[in-house]
Amino acid sequence: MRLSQYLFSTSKESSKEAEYSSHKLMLRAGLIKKFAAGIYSYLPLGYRVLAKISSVIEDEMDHIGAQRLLLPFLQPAHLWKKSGRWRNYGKELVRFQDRKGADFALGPTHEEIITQLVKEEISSYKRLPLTLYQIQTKFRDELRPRGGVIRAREFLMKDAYSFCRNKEELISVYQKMKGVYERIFSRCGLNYKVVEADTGPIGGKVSEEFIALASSGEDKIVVCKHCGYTAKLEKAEYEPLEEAQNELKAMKEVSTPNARTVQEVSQFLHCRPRDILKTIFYQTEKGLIAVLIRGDHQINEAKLKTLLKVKKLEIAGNNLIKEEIGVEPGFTGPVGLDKYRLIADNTVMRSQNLVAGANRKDTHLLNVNAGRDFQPTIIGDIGFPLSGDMCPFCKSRMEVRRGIEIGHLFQLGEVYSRSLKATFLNEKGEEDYFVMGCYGIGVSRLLAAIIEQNHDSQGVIWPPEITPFQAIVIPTSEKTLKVAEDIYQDLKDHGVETLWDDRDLSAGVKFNDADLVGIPFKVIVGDTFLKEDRIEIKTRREAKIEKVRKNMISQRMKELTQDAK
RNA sequence: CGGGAUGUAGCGCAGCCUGGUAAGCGCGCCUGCCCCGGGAGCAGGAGGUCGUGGGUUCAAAUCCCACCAUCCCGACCA
Repeated sequence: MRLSQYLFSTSKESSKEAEYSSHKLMLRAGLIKKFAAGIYSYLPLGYRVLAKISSVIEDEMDHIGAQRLLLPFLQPAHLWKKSGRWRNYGKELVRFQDRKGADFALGPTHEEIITQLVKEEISSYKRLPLTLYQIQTKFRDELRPRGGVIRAREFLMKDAYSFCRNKEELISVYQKMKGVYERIFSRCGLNYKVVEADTGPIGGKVSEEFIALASSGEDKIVVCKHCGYTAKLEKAEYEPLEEAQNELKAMKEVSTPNARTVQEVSQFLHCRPRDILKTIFYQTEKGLIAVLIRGDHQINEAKLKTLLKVKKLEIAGNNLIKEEIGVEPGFTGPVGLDKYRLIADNTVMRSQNLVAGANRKDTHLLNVNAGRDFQPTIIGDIGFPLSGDMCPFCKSRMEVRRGIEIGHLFQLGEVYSRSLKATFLNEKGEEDYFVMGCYGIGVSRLLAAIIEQNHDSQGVIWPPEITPFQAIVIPTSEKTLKVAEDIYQDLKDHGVETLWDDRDLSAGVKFNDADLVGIPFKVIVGDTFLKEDRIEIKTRREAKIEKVRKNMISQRMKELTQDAK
């Protein structure tokens, strides 16, 4: 492709809208263009990467016999009404009516459609297991799109669905799919972790996420470097760091005027946040409870709900607390609160001589100790881990990392086949519900994740399998333009995906653009050619230069691109 | 949906406080010359409903009100 004729523009500055380096680089390199919040066009260069990723996906999915198809983006509402999600999905599901007044939705996911399709097509166990997938635009009217294509409203997704005879077959397909995902993400040049995850509104029981490590990611995970344990923060088990055993000191009242928050109290008393005991009140259907956790940790309400076996769990309002306890939040503590259920986090039990509210205005207690000064009703893990907390399995210190969710696996079971009455006949001639799994990859989001992990101060560094072009031929002046064209033709003829920078610009501009866009090999036709009759090949990632004779270029480039893969 | 911020040329910004001088700068774009190994130089040029609507005023990019859009934090989220 001649660059002068390619829809291609780079800029030195990125829009002020971009916060993440991947977003900035995608805009600067001219991969995408925004039209509304979370709505993007993929320009030719960006689209080439999407196409490359798609073909890696297709290649790997093919290995396990998954079949590609294309389902409608516009979905009739009646299937959604049957599954119950017409009401339950929330405002992310865009609903509208056609000219006849029939309800439709823009597809945010395709369980209903595919289940209906398979229900109509498959009636015998002999045709199972069956795995189908598509790569298609999804629309979710997100509350807050962010990070460019990291969380867009319209985005490209690969979604696969498996239909099995029974649970065992589902588990076997699921495991194969997990292997496929691992190979896809590795080929895309990604550093990722597999973590246990919640199933959310999709439903089902078992679920794992693939998280690409990135400081700009929205998801937090804990990683144990020692034994490899990884989990989403909200699901993570952990043990608080063991404190040195201190002698229990006598409890003592101190005046703490206007010091309410953990930060204020720790500053006022010159202690660490972890020396403070937080008391948070929740209203439940079983009455008001007090939840106790160490000052440096946060309460995980999902864990708390499970531990208490309650449905309703709401932070108690200031007025209610004042009425019940007789003091405003900030000065509450567990001592003397025996008539309420006291739920203590493990962190509280592992610490001695904590600072807690005295249930009196502007007053705290020093040296409060669980077991001696108050008796917790229930003790358990109800917090989020912090970096430095211990792995539940090997007791090593764990780290909290951020990442971008790039893939998600679900064992759905019979959730959709039951609601849509999708059955097949088993060996005994009886009707069974399909046992389903579904498996997603955020294809457009992968672009951002890959760039997050593969860039430097100059720009993007594309991994070899998904680079939009493998090489760019750069003549450094008019004198070498013709030779450059010959080389470009030669490379093209030999199947090397090549750009030819025929623009009338200074060499520096061309080098910088090539680096910004991240082309793995620059083929430079300049002084070295004029003086030494050699062409330079310079690599993007390592900036290594080798000099090659003109007639050897295509052969050498073929070798280099093969090696890179 | 709560908190914070921003809307002036394709992009990045100044002007606004203190209304009138003035629609201005840099990048990019077009023409010509000159350059050509890491974002050159000179000369000329095109490009604007100052987010939208209303109000105040002799006069509004500038002051006031409402709305819209966008971004960030949070909540939310296959």
